[in-house]
Amino acid sequence: MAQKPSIPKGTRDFLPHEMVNRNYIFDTVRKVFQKYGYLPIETPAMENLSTLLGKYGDEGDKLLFKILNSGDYLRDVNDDVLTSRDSFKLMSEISEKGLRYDLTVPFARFVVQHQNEIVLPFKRYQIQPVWRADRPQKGRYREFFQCDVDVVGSNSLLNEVELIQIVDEVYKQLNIRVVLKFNNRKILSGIAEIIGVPDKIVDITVAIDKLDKIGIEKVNEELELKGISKEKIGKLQPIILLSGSNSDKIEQLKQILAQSIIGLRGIEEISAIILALKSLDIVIDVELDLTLARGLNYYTGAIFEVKAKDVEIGSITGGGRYDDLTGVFGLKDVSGVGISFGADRIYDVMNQLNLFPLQSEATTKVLFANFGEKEAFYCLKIMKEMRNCGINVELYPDSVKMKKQMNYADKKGIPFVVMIGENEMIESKISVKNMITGEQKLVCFDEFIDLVK
RNA sequence: GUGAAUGUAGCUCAGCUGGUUAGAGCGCUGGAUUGUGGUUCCAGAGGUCGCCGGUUCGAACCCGGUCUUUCACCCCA
Repeated sequence: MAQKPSIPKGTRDFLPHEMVNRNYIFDTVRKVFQKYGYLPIETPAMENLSTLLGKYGDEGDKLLFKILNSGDYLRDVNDDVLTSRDSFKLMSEISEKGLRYDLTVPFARFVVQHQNEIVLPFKRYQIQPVWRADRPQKGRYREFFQCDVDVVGSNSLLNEVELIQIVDEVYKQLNIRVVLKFNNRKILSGIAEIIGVPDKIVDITVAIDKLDKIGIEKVNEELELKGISKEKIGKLQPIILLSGSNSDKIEQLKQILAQSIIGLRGIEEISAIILALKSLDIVIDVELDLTLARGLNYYTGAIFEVKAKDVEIGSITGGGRYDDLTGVFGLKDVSGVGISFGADRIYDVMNQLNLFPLQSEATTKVLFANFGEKEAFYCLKIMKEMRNCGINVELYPDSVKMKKQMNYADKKGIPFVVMIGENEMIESKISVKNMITGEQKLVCFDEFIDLVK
């Protein structure tokens, strides 16, 4: 046997039945996005590396897929660089493009580039694949689809509220039980300010995040390991152990952060959001979680993350507010807030929980059996009329045994098979077999249309 | 990037302490049924046991390397 073909690590093919379900997810989020007034855009799969590099931290730079320059790309590289064995240096010489890592950074670039063609506040949605050179594992792929909704050019917290409504509606429609965890970067900054370690906020949140897994003592050990003094760890304890309802937590935080202006601003923001949500009948759980520290590279205000309650798979949606989204591309003071639905993880969740509605893969309603050239031409005329009536029909392309043609219809889930042989042609009738009941009838064209419609 | 596990027919897997010709179920092809699928019965095709090397009289099985897939950590959707 020939060498088996394969596809790159972390990528996947999708069979028709999988695509039916994937499209169900895409269609659902798209419809919800549109309901709230978002418009679609697309950006290229590849961006200039200068657009991508430095936006996701050192870790992110490593996970970028780089594209080799075309042609004889080594010709003009100077020998020092070639022999230096410095991948980073060489990379900038031989690669100037990369595959996009997310949809947010390309979107920021897009906004700057097309600022005169769009109206602010600009609400857009974007459903496209992104690529990360991560090591694949459960729920993690190297090529996956994100469904982003963002609004740029508005500071209003109503946008955050709207995004939460969207999350609520999407998961309500998909029938997935989720919890939306949120936090605010300003509160995290406030905490760091109070403790007196403004540069350690990432370490602190990462450590606190492990509370459930490893317990308070290990968390404190880890904090100490990160170079935070015992005294400061002591100050952190009430924050780590914060519990109760969202409003309980907010009350306690107000006390703790009383001396931090930025911290209090964060509290005001989340209080305003929670207040607005109260009157909106949000179904999903919304929970303030101080250990949420995702994407600290650019988030400045709200941070969101959604987890499925019934499947262990990491977050299926995430996002937040970035006050200076477009700043790196030269457009100052444009704030953005957005979230991203991870379609592939949502698929995995729904698949595991059997949440996909029964949808027929078959787009064909009627298969016309092929009895030979003469009969086939006769069928084509009938089929044309049916297609004009909006009925999906197909003719078996080869004049082979009935068994084979029936089998094809069965496997494809086609509900009706039409057989028109010599007798039917003479009588101007049609033999229709219902593949579900097994019942077969000899009828005239009008009856047939009624039967099949 | 770090640490583990895995790889046998198209698919899911069995294969004893190393022993001749590597098996099953499902699927596939053909037939029972030349105008009838999904059920049943009969027959058949299909494998350089991931790849390379080593140990051995002898390797699917033991050893080394390599690749693949999966899982955990880091990070993330």
